[in-house]
Amino acid sequence: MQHKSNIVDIAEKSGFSITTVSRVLNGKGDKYRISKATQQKIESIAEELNYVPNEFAQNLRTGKSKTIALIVPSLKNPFFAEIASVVNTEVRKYNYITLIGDSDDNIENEKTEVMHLSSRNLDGMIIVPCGDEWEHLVKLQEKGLSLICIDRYFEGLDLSFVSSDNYEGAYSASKYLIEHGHTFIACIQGVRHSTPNIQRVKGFIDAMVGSGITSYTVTGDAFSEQNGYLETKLLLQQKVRPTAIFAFSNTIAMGCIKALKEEKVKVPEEMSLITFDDNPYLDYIEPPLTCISQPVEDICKIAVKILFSNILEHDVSPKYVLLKTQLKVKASVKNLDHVL
Amino acid sequence: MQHKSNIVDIAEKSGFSITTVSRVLNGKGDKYRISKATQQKIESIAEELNYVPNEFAQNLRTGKSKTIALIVPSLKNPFFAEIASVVNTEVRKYNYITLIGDSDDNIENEKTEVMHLSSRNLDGMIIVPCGDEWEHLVKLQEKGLSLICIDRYFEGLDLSFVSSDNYEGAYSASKYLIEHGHTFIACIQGVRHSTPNIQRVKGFIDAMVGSGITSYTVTGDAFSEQNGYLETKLLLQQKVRPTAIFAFSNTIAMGCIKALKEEKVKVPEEMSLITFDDNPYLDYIEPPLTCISQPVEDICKIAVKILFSNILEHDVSPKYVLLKTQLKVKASVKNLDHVL
DNA sequence: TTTATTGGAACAAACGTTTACGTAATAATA
DNA sequence: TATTATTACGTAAACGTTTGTTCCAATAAA
Repeated sequence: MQHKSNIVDIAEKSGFSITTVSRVLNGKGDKYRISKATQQKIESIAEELNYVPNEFAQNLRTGKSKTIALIVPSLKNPFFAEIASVVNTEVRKYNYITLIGDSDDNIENEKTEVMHLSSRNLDGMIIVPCGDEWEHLVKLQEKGLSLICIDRYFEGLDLSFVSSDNYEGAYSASKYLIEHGHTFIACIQGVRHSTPNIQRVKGFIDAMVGSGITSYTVTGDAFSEQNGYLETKLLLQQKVRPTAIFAFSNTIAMGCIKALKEEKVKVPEEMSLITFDDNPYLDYIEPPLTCISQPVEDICKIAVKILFSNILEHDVSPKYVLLKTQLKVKASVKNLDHVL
Repeated sequence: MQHKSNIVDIAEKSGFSITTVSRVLNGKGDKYRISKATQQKIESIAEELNYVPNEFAQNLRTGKSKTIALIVPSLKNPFFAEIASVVNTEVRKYNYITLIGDSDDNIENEKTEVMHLSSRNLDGMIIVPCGDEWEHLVKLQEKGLSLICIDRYFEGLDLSFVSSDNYEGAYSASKYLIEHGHTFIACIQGVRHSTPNIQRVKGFIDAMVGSGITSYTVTGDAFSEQNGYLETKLLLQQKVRPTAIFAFSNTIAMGCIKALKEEKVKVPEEMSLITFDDNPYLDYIEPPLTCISQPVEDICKIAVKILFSNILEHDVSPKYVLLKTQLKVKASVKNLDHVL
């Protein structure tokens, strides 16, 4: 392993001081009136010696790590995997790096991850919180860390977030079911006290009530496949079955499908299904699932932008952004009006 | 933002020297015969001051970053997302952190990512290479970086790898098709000169030849959905269609399904399909796809283990590990023998 | 001639650790 | 008693940067 060159080597070889070398290599040559000749000489020597700055020394000196953290509930969930992917590439554009943490949708893990990652002198953090607690996040922010929530968030705090307009998304999905003649609809929700979930429930109920529909149910308590599975199983036990299920996440929808298959209930003939979240695999399911698609890419891009305006320009005023969702009609909802 | 405490603060408050504080906090108290009383005092003060070590100073001093990088072709692919997830948690157990890079299955991106990440003084790297080139990886290793390939790898190099036994996997999948009466089988391959692909082709052909089957084809050139789609489209154009398709990855299989749906070819009635890679969504596709499941979790765990035996114990002898795959029979292969 | 100004560059401290090498006091041994 | 070992801890350099301050020479202005 050959000697890794540093600015001292370059200083010696060029005959200039460490200071001058550092300034040139940081692009501050002109600012400090270093002559063009000197700049070129130093740059060519740096090139020649294959100089790579030691980020630790830089970070130690400047206190900036050029690192942000992203914490998601589960990398295995394609929805969050996409978030990770987009955030990663967006952050790279600023020449920063992303540390990814996985909370497994568990608040204790989330806290541990937050602690562990923030020991790395983060410049910022993007988090999809479990949805249960926010004190540890507020504390982090009070310590001076730039922080923003995506997808899941909290209301009434000075904590920026970017998410989908969950109310509107749920409302339009519900409306769609109603317009297709469904009058007994069950929705299977996720983490109950999480803001997106609350909004979705509100959207759902408002659509029901607004259309004068009284027979609806809201069950479930986790954005998990298991929750979708269990609740669907239970729904199918009822004497009077709903004609449609509204799953509040793709994972929940997977659980629904599993249960429906087991019980040999055909979609959409015997049960309609609509879900929040889009993902490529949804097209390959039979039938392709009609869904509320979230603008994941935009959410991430905007979040990164806000984060960096906070980090770089110290714009700390909290931003609350909700983006429109999109109803993607595929083939899992039956039109009951045409039946008879 | 309150002052972040450091060991100097602790030293002052406790009355002991920086050295002693450092030693205690590094768990070297006993080694350096620091009295229990002192240790406890220092530890409690550290606790009280909410001390978090500055990793940059540590890293600068020790030259170790406690950081490894993972480069995958695409985080959006659930197969690699799972790898990322497992590697991440395994690495965390060593108190190291994982930097994740995405090459988008493009060798130029891969090289850029490798360069960019290695400027962070990595202690090690785990990579799923694009499969095209290996010079840049060998160079990295020669510079002293601990490096290991997973999933895709190169033969004949001093470069450790952990992967599935692709030959055996492809062989057993092919055998399975043959045993179910298929005599005209098409396989859609991935990146041609990548070792796993070569092994899979070999396994496929050996199974064909070994069973005296002469009508088979091998087409395709990428582990992508598009490749699967296009090649399937082409296959369906042929006067004599194969009775089964063997897709060399889950992405390819998705493309196959898309094309088969478009052409209204029923699986498995009119076309059997078997694929490499398992993933949860495969169960929800209609019909559930029979597949060759790779032991992703084990691959990652072993890779991390080898990597750390390299980093921590300087065991640099290259390790070549191939793990057995598993045929998961679901419902996408028709038994032709029972037809008549 | 004296005083400013400016271009070009260097000095030296600081960031928060780790660690090779002490040292002083006491205990054990010869 | 003199020597050595052991216990318990400290000194100070080093890691590779960045940066506020200073310096010097040359030129311009007064």
